[in-house]
Amino acid sequence: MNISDAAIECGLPAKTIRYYEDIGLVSPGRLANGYRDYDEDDLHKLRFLQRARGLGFSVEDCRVLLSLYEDRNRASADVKKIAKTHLGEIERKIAELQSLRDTLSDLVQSCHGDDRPNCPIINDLAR
Amino acid sequence: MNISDAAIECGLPAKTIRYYEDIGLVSPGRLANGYRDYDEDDLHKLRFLQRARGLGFSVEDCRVLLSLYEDRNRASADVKKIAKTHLGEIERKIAELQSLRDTLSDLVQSCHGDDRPNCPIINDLAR
DNA sequence: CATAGAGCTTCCAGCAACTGGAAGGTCAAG
DNA sequence: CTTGACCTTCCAGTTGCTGGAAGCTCTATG
Repeated sequence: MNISDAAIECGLPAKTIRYYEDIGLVSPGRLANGYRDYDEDDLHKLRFLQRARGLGFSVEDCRVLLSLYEDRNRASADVKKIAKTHLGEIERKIAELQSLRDTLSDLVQSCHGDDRPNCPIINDLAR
Repeated sequence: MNISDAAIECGLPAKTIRYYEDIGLVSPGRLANGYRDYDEDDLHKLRFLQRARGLGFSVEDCRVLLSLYEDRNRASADVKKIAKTHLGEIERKIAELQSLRDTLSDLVQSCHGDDRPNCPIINDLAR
């Protein structure tokens, strides 16, 4: 299967698939003409990556997860650890954004938003 | 005032302050020896940037906000619009992360995390 | 006055994770 | 045989810094 069909199959842009090959994540075979040729195994990995990236795992996390995916002797603890760490990061990020949102929301509420220059948002930034 | 004192004053690393000059945000005067020389006006702008960045505004937003800050004839509506847009982005991001968190949290909960290979997290990614 | 060390300068490279585009080879259809 | 849609590689750009090298300047000390 060529790259554009693989792209449709796994839901990743062809550019991204080539990039994943560049960084050693999924290396398909090649046809005589030099074209990439994806088999089912490659497609599984690409779909796996698409989902893991969709869950916000970093590419480096994905690399490890992919190797665990392929490791029939993996310990589920290893997978869980990565996921828990990632979950913690997401939770921290949420808290940070919520705090930003609260501040910003107050500021936006307090600004008249008319054609006069007085602006609590600017005042706050300049405080 | 030299750059390292300015850095202490505004809470930004010297590297960042130089970067902001590179991209045309705050350009201090120069002493005869070529050293940057920050006056109160520069410091105000740097503090403004530090706060605006801290609220998550992009550097390009900051550029506009800074020009509004300096514009005595600004319309507060212009400021409010930028802030509202940013607020919307933050809210979208929060929603996205919350959805990720929920999914990931379920997966983590369901994984035994022992030394056996069976792992609902991997199963989900490979589904 | 010489020198050591801190601080300043510029410039270049790299991070994450792609994305866009140029230049050129290949293939299927008409 | 040509057209157009593929494919290939490679290079540059994105965001917002950050680290480091090479080299100049200033200050304090012996």
